[in-house]
Amino acid sequence: MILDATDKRILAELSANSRQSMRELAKKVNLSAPSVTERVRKMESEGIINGYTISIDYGKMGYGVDCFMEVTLRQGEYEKFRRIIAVNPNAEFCYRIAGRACYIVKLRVKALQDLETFINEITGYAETVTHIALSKVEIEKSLLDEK
Amino acid sequence: MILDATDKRILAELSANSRQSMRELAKKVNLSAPSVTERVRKMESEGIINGYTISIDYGKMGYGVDCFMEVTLRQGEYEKFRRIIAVNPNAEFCYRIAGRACYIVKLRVKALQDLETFINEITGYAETVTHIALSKVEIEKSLLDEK
DNA sequence: GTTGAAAGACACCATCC
DNA sequence: GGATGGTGTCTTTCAAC
Repeated sequence: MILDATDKRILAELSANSRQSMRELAKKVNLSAPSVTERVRKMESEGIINGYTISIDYGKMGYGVDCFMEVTLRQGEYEKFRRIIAVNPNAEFCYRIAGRACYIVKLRVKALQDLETFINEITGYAETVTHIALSKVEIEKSLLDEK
Repeated sequence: MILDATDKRILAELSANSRQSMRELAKKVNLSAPSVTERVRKMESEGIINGYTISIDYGKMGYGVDCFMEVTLRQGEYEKFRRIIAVNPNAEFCYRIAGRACYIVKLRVKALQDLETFINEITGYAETVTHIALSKVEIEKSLLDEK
């Protein structure tokens, strides 16, 4: 599916506030409500809009430490690692990567002790390189701003 | 603010569908609508609910390559790098980190050529280590499932 | 893609437990 | 802390264009 500028504006508006009504949204993109609704439904069925969700500030919930961990599996125990990471609630995401390591994981923990627990859990068959996040750099431009 | 099990269920439900009405939500967590609304407003004003947004599948929009890049600045030109990354629409996030590198950036590009363009742009004052994402490992458990 | 109308659902408030 | 009921508004949806 090829998106035009209006579709992208719709996505940008819904990214900023997914709870607004189709009417409000229609006003913002200078279209009628039924027309906007049709475009949104189309993007939903195409899977471009993957879902309506919220942004949660985990820091305010006490998870004060974010970190990135590169994980390299020693004896190729990929399945073992996948099973463990899939049920780790501290994991925000995990990707299989090409590059220096096997996986890159983002973790959110309350204290460094939780990080230690996790590293100890996998250290028998995995090597880890951990980067603690110090601050976030805000990105101003989005792919939805493009042409 | 300390969240109880009901608050966490509300967050989990809104994460799954942020467009549902307070009434629907109330049914799911076995509370009345005004009561749920009050809890939601509280979490909004506390900043725990940071916003209502959508999940976009950028792969379906043609951005087929995700990658993680570690960036190490040679002469400490942090500001220069920050300015460039802040206006790069391909950047999904960027964190200042403690560890081997200065920053870790996630990029979404249509083709490796776009990656090359970016690397060339900063190569004068930065060293980069790039990890191409091959696949995503789904995480089943969430911090909102906790106690 | 637009307009207009109708039915239904919604949030909100006051009140009460 | 939470539930109930009434009110007026806003919403989506549909038909006609």
